Amino acid sequence: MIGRWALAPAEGGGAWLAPLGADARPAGPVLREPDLVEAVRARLPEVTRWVWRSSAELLPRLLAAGVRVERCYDIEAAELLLLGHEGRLGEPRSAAAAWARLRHGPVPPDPPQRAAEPGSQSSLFEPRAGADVPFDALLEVYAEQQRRHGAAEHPDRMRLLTASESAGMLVAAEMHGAGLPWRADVHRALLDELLGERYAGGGEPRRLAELADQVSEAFGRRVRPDLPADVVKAFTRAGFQVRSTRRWELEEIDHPAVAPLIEYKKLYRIWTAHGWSWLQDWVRDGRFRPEYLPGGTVSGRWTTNGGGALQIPRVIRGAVVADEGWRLVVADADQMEPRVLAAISRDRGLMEVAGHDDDLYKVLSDRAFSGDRAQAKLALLGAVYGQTSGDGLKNLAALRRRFPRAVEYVDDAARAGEEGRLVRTWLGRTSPPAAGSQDGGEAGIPQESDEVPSGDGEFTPGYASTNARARGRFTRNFVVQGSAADWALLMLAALRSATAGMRAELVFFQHDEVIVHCPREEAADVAVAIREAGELAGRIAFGETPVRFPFTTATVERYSDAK
DNA sequence: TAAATTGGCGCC
DNA sequence: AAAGGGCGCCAATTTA
Repeated sequence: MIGRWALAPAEGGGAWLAPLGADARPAGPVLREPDLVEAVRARLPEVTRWVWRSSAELLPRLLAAGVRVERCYDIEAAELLLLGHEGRLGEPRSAAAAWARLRHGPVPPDPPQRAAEPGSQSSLFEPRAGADVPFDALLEVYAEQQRRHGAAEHPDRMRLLTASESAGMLVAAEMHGAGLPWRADVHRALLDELLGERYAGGGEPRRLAELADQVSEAFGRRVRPDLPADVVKAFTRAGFQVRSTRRWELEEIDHPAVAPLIEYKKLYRIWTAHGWSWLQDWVRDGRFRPEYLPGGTVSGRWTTNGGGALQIPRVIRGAVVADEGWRLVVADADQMEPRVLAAISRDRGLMEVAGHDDDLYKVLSDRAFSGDRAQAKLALLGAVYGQTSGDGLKNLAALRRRFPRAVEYVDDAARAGEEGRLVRTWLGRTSPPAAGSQDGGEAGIPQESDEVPSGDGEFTPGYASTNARARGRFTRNFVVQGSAADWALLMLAALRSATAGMRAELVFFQHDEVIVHCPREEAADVAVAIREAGELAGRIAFGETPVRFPFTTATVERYSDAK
């Protein structure tokens, strides 16, 4: 059975195609057909995976024509992951570059990424000059990539990683196409309520102007609350030494300007980041369509380009409203990161704690923190984030006693980072080389020695430098955050398959949370599909494990009603 | 004048 | 409660 075909666009809307054999090489003649979309459509039943240079290049045409492929393999996404695994992150990842490396020719740099334009198709959906290669070269690059999977530390996991990253590309493009249902009228009503009406001429809205006046009044002189330097100066004059105007620092001060200042900052943020101009720029025809970038962060978390889609403030979420007769199924993975830590470290105690659907922090605190859930959560997150002070650190000892392998797992990752070594997620996504290391950073920039005291007052002989410790915190977090992203990607892929036969659409994804927009009658099935996708992702990623991956789901009409 | 950096805060 | 990981975005400020 040949279920795998390579595909590339040809001139005039046509396509190059070739069936691929088990050796990843053409199993038949290369075909040239006049219409790419029809070439794909005609083969939908038989082709289970399309191998192509770039999903961003092909998916818009296919989606616009209503063609939904089952699976794909994105050569340039895979190239980035393979380069990273090989410790060569930073080398160009285009197919043209990969081909040049194969031929030992001059390697072209990657074309620059453009920022997304509001309301338009995503910038990814424009052809990227200089990244393309002839079809036969593309086939060579693909075959070589398959060989490189075999050379990975865990070949099967690496195959899973590139496959799921490719699935993520499909989900991302489809979510962009579907869009998050967004009621501009509700958004405007929220803004009016929070910020007051706008003044003609584009100045700050009434509520902000009032708060700015209150701040000035409290200081007895004109102070602009949006200028940190101005605010610091004003507090200094008033006899309060502040190093910054960060909220937690201001909250320590007993001064009448503090309350209106904090309120101003909060509302100012809403106004500038998700106010009227955001609405104008990003919402069209009742949909918010951000451009999602799978693998946008080194750890594998997604980013978005334009619209700040992963930072939608809670107070604005009331504007996300399902269509008439439809619902939003909002699903949150419960305590995703500690569960993933249990699965990857195989710590017996933590696996046992994570082997229930119940609130993990509650179970943890009952076992090891005498019922104090907050303490338990703090200790665990502190271990994962590399906390250096505070209660989390204090409780680290208790955590280490109960869950030695879990703590060792992140400690090992931290040590690797401090020593300049690379770490990997469970599926093999690899941390970037430390800045300035051998060939990973900018050539010629001397690296601070890890053994040199850095004058931060905490240096102890034998300890790593400030930079090395920062690097250790990064790699410590990387293995957990990144492995959680591995799981989330598999979950998304499974959910996409499960909802393929429904009218339901995936419309939002944010690290450990997914929103599906569906007819009311489908909501219950969608909720089940999400839970099953979570468990399936756990089994596929981590094999046999007692760790459970439950979701909290809510079927709502408004996003803000979900929690 | 434009690009890069900084401070601050939103989300996970 | 304290301020430790990952991002994007905005406005202001600094640098080229």
